Amino acid sequence: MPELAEVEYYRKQWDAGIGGTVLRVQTHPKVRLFREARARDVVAALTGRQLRGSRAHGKQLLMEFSPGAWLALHLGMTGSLRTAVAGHEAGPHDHLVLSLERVALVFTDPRQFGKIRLDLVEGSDPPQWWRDLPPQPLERGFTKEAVGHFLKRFPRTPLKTLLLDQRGFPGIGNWMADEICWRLRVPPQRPAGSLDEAEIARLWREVRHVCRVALETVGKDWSDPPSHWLMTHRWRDGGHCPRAGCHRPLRRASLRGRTTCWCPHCQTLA
DNA sequence: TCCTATGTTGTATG
DNA sequence: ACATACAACATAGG
Repeated sequence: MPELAEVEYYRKQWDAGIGGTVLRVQTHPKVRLFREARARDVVAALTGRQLRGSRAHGKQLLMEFSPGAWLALHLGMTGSLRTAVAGHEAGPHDHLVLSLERVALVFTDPRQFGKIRLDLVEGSDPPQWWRDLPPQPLERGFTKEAVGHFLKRFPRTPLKTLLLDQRGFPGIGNWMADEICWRLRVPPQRPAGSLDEAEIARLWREVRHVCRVALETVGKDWSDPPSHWLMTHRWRDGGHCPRAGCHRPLRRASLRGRTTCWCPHCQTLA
């Protein structure tokens, strides 16, 4: 499920454990989720450590434990974070459970497309790979120029597909990419290299707008984005374009392997 | 039974 | 080396 705003919502779920000490770590060591960090290393590294805080970057999460232990989580397609009562016993898809004094922090992921990574570093800075991540849409480094450059680097890739590329648009996922194309009135199939300067400027604005509003709704309290957004109409066949004065049927098709929804009437800028 | 699912990644091809 | 395209990963639900 998770894209930018859902990831941010899940991140905050574990805030309930900040300041607590990890008394017990439960894992499912054999599962795919531990393909990068061995479960026993995670257990050894986190037991007895204190949760200091967390940060998010796009779809990535980084939990800081003192001293110098950083637990990176990616939620994949079906991952989620929640809290449970202290003493919670791991269920079938609870692949990581950190039991603190007053609460248990649970990472659940049925499909296991998510990822767990552990970094033990000197000093108080996050690991280098985290500092090297590309600028997020709401950060200063995310400029019109950077967007234009990225589009020209992959000129034949459909715009919607390129919006899913985390190297250029960290945090954007399937529904946000469709939302952005819809707001731009550009068909999702349009080659990224065909956008002119004015369209790139509008794209930059819409990317940031969708991120900002998603964080203020879904990311804040899991509330729905505005009902006039495409997002709330795109899931099933038979949806209609929410744009005032349109309300024509939406179309759904697979684009580069991802379900894509658009309004053939509104999204005609070629 | 078959199809779909809000994500990445390895691999093949040009 | 780089851009492009797709299968694979594992599980649940309609």
